[in-house]
Amino acid sequence: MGEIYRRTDMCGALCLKDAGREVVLNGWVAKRRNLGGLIFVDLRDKTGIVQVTFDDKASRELLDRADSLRSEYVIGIKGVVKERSAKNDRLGTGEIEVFARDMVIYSSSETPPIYIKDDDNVDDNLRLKYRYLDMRKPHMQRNLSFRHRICKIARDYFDENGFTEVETPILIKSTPEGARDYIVPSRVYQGEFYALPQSPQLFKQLLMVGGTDRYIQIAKCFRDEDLRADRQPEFTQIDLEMSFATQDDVIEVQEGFLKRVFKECMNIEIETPFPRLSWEEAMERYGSDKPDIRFGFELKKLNHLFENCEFKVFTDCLEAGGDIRGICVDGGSAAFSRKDIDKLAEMTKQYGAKGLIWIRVNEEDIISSVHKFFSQEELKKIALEFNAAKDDIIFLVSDKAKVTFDSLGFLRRECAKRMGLLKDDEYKLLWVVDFPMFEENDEGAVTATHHPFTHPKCEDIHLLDSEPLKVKADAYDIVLNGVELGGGSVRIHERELQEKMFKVLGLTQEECEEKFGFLIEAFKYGAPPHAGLAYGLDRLVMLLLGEASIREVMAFPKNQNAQCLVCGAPAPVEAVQLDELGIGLKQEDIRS
RNA sequence: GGCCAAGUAGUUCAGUCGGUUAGAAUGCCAGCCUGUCACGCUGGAGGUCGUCAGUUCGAGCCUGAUCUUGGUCGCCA
Repeated sequence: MGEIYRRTDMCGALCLKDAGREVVLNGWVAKRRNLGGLIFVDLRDKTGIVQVTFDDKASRELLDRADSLRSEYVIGIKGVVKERSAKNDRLGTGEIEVFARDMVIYSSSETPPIYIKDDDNVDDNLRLKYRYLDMRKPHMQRNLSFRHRICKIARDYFDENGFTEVETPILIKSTPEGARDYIVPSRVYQGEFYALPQSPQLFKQLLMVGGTDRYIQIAKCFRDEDLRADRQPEFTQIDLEMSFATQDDVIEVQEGFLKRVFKECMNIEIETPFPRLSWEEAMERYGSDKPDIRFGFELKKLNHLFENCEFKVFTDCLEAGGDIRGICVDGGSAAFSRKDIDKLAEMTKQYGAKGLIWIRVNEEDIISSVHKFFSQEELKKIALEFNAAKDDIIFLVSDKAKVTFDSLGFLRRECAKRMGLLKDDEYKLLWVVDFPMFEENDEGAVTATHHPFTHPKCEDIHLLDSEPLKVKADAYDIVLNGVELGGGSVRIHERELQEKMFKVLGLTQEECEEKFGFLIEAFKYGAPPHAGLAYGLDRLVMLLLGEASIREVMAFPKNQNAQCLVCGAPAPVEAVQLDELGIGLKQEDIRS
């Protein structure tokens, strides 16, 4: 083992004030420029890059070694900081350079398979395979340290507010509601399995019963579902629970937290309290339970205009109990060509919309894809409903309520995006509250919108038996620019109410006992009223950094097929290991 | 599982109507170069055009299948 230079400074931290100082730096060679007898090396560490200069005051031997440097060699430098004669204002340390007196080469490097530069555009899988190279990029280092800062603020802030960080178990029991569980076989009890937690939900509620009063955890969670740009199978929540707390209490504490995150991480003062929208209002106005309120284009229900119209598509839809809703995109007629509109119509199809009707408002007349069925008078009436002006375009969708919400909700955002209205330095936070307690799934069964531990609104409890779909819940989501940052609820702490909930959801006594018996049991012994919330940490970081993918804010994310390209997981295991677990595999199931 | 897009040099891409030896940039290697910072100049190496099959005198290009990847819908209590 050779000598390791004892570092005095970080590369990116050096500035004009340091001129004249002797410094010792360690880092990677980002770039070597040999001008013949004068060699520059850009030295990189996690804080940035500084130029190291080897000139004729260095020995021949040192110059030769400097000449032998290649990209990504790991070196140490002893040298003197000097003000530059030719400054580089594109480099943070561009006012100075370090004249090398001595150098140690710790490691050489083969030519890296990817460029280590922020503005490159390398295939995602190469980046993930060589993540340890990819993360040398300044923006990856920035993202990781930004993520760390948010975690630190969370720990500090919640600590100051009386929260205790508690770790909950990773090996738990499978409760196959909601997302698929990751399953871990037990060796000791063959044929039995642990599951990895989808969230610490039940355990944090037990912590409340256990008198922890206020709990926080930066918790790894696991869901075996398909991936998306903002969804990974293993992700991190900032998970919280408070005893003796109402919805307002939780919201107040969280607004304080987010205010601090924005102040300390973004240097932005955000106004509290955040606006609150009921779920119903969010859906009616924005077609989404996580609305982006940075722009308008609000939805309107137009059933009343079309009850006696000539257009069979509309009348049939209304008779079938569907709705006709629309949005008016200000300036959209001027912004979108016929081709653009066709594209938009095509895109709304994935949300179930069978067709997209457009109405262009011009100076004199109104042009529409359904002009055959409507007079100018009638079209003007529609335009009036939206207060539409020249150059605006109105889009209409008729279908089941859900389809109109989904497709128009998508459309308003897509139009805003195409018109450049989504400014990434604008942050609009809001709470969506009063979620419905239950939803009906395709088979007509009643399922919990949030989860079965959510407290129904007290005034709706009497509807649980008769009209469960009308019951609203004390559940709330925090939404930022159209992204759900987190969600939570007041929990049920009454054993009888919890049992009733399970019953409404169609769980038998045995199933309840089997799945959640331990929680019901705990509620027998004095459960405090409690409420909580969990943030998707990855999404929060991603949004604040303006990253398009959750992978940019995780050190070692999985690719879309849930593989870890760094280590090669998932992978087969030795037959011996399976034997120990009592697991046999069907040959045809094995991926070759 | 459905839909959309992509796959050509280490990397990012171009490749016209199916036609000579598949190009560029960057990176890499060698030489020259004392103020560069995307250093410059000269030269060089580097290709299973994802894979398989088909059409054709001839396929990077057309057809089919398949694999891989990204995005998305379903899914994500």
